[in-house]
Amino acid sequence: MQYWLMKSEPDAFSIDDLARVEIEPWDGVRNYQARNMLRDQMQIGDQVFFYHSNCEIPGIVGIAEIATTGYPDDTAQNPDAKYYDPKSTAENPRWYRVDVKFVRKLKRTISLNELKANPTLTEIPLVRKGNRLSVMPVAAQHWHDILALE
DNA sequence: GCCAACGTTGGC
DNA sequence: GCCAACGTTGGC
Repeated sequence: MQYWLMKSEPDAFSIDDLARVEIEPWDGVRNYQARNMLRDQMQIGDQVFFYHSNCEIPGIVGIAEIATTGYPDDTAQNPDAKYYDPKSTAENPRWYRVDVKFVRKLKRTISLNELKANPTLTEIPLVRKGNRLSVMPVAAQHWHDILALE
């Protein structure tokens, strides 16, 4: 079992949205590094920190879990979709997604500021300068360290 | 809204 | 294969 962190802009899709729909296909990822994790590494039952980005208080707001392994993101083949990619075809899909299932909200937001300030967490990709990946792995130890802050 | 830090694209 | 130009992310 592995741990992950996935970013979402709450204006577009928040933890409350996930709580309401229960399961959501995590589509629209158009970055190869993130794609490889979705396609090759995620397993059903993996635990996910749900992170709010681009908002007043960026931070971890909830927990989700991976509900499917990676499968083709066919929104890439829809010309009307926001993340349409004409180079992705049904025969040779370029982009993948997984389904993500709501587990629970955290009792409070563990803010990015707080994560940055924590000396045991200086290694996590999230707090490193300039890291814009929307999906990233979290080491088991860091998962527990972060949850202990809740 | 600004802008630093990236990733991608495409000319050469 | 290099690299400048461009687009995007996301904190602030």
